[in-house]
Amino acid sequence: MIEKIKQEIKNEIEKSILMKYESSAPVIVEEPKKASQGDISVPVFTIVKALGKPMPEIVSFVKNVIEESPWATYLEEITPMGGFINLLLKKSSVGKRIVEDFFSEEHFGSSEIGKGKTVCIDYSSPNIAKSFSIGHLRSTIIGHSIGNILEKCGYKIVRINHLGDFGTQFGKIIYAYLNFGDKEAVKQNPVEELAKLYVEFHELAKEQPELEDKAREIFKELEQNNPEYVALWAWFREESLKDYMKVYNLLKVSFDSYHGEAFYNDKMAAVIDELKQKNLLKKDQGAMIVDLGEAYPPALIQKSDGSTLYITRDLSALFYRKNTYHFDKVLYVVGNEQKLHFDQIKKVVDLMGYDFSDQIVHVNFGLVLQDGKKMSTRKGKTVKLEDVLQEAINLSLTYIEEKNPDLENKELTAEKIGVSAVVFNDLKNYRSGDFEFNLTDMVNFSGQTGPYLQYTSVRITSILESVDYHELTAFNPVFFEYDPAFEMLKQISIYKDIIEKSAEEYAPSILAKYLLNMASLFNTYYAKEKINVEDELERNTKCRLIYMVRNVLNDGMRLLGMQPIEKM
RNA sequence: GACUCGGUAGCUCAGUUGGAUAGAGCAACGGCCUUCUAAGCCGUCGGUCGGGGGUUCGAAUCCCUUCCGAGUCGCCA
Repeated sequence: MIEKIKQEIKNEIEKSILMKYESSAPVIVEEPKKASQGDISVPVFTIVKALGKPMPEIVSFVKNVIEESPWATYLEEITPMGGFINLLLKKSSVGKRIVEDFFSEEHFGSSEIGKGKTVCIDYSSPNIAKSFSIGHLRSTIIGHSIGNILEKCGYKIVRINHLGDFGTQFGKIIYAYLNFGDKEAVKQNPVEELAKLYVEFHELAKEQPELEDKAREIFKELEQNNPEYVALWAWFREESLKDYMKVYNLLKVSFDSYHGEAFYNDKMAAVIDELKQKNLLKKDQGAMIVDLGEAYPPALIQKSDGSTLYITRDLSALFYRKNTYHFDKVLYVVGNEQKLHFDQIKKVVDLMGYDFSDQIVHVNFGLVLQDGKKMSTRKGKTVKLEDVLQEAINLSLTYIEEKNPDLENKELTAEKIGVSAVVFNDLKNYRSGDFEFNLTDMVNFSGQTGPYLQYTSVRITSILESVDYHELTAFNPVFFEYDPAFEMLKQISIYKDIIEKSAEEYAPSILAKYLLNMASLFNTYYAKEKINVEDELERNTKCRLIYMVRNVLNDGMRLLGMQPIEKM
């Protein structure tokens, strides 16, 4: 409703300028920074400049246009201040419309910008035989949330876990296992043992560089279906997946496809052939490359021993997805450090003569640093995700024991709060920034955190239950005249716009920041206003308002991949 | 060395199609629980928007330059 009023006023002004001055001028309709400056503001500088007319003339002209427009019925005051024209909304009539809009929609905030379109999202994608790290947590929760948000916008989503289950790393692990692995230990504790072997391999390879060649040799044979290696590969993969499922169950994350890199083993020859046919492949230093010109280093498609590389498999996967799902967009939720890789893929797709490289989006995110540096699996320098989640859950349980020891289902509630805290801590900041790993921050429960949102929602639920609120009771918008109440209504009215913006920018942080603001508005309101009052009409109006707030909070949390609760 | 991304309060970050006095949270300090959950609320303190030029009515935002940090740069993924 608010956005609509802004847009319509903008249209009216643009139209009138065209009619009167027979020329167009850029019109800005925005929200002022200070609440004291009104609800909507129109800076006229741009118009003055474009038309070359004196400021007072334009100010009175624009003011007049707004006064005459049909939307003036929603305006309380129109106040020119310097080069700005500030508008104050009529709180009760605008508030009434916002409430009506909210209850007329089946799923408030849903958008149709993605109707009929399909988006593939490649995310999580842990590397088999390595423990699930914080880095993969980022991909998992960012990807999952973007999927939810796009789904709310009407897109059909294909969630793909592109498992890192192939490549030279398998040569290394198989070599390590066969030469110094302990079968029983691996059976007992598969992922941990395999990760240990991987680290040991790299330590040994420092002294004996020829091991790298051995590993490449083994991988080449694995690629050619050596039965012994394939059996080990399958075993490692299965055990690792079992381990990852624990994390996915905690996070409530699931996928439509678990096709990893190995799935494309028999599909790469076709891509290589096509590249050959199109004369893009050339031999260089024994390997096969695609020359990408001045701007980028060449793409290495095939190693000198004939085995394939990451980009080869990614190209196969790309074409497979295009042909299978007919996507309108394919998102890769992968770290910043792979930017070049995706730039190269797009370039190769262009050179092959396809026109969909602009549908490929690298949804990049920042590194999780330790002591200011990238964590390294090879050196065994990673933090295990499970430990972090468990820490958050434990802390959450401690809080419950302290604050609400009689709560039912304490463990389950603690789990939801703890996991949601970790999820929110990641999503509240724009994804591309690096951040230093800090357990204290991740399990912090006060201020701009997941538990703050949970707590706010629970408070509202508690009130609604205590007054036994029903949606359809009568309300009186006169109670929306109170500023903190109207601020919440304004926020509610832009929920859909926030969702759309988050979707367009693949940025859950926009939604996260919005939810924090909404929760803060409620808590301010709650501290000042008694909701469960004697007067029935007043009580029902207030309940209707906080009911909307609670539903937006819960829906937003759900989109972020958090788990809303009723009590805590 | 080249390219990419970043530098805003002590810390973590919002804010960039150029707009009014640059905003939150944490930390510190001071208040608020006989009344709907204090995981909360209110207040105080805290800023050369990395530095220097430029564009203009107006720059954290755009351009140039420079410093600092991280990442990437053919046989890993």
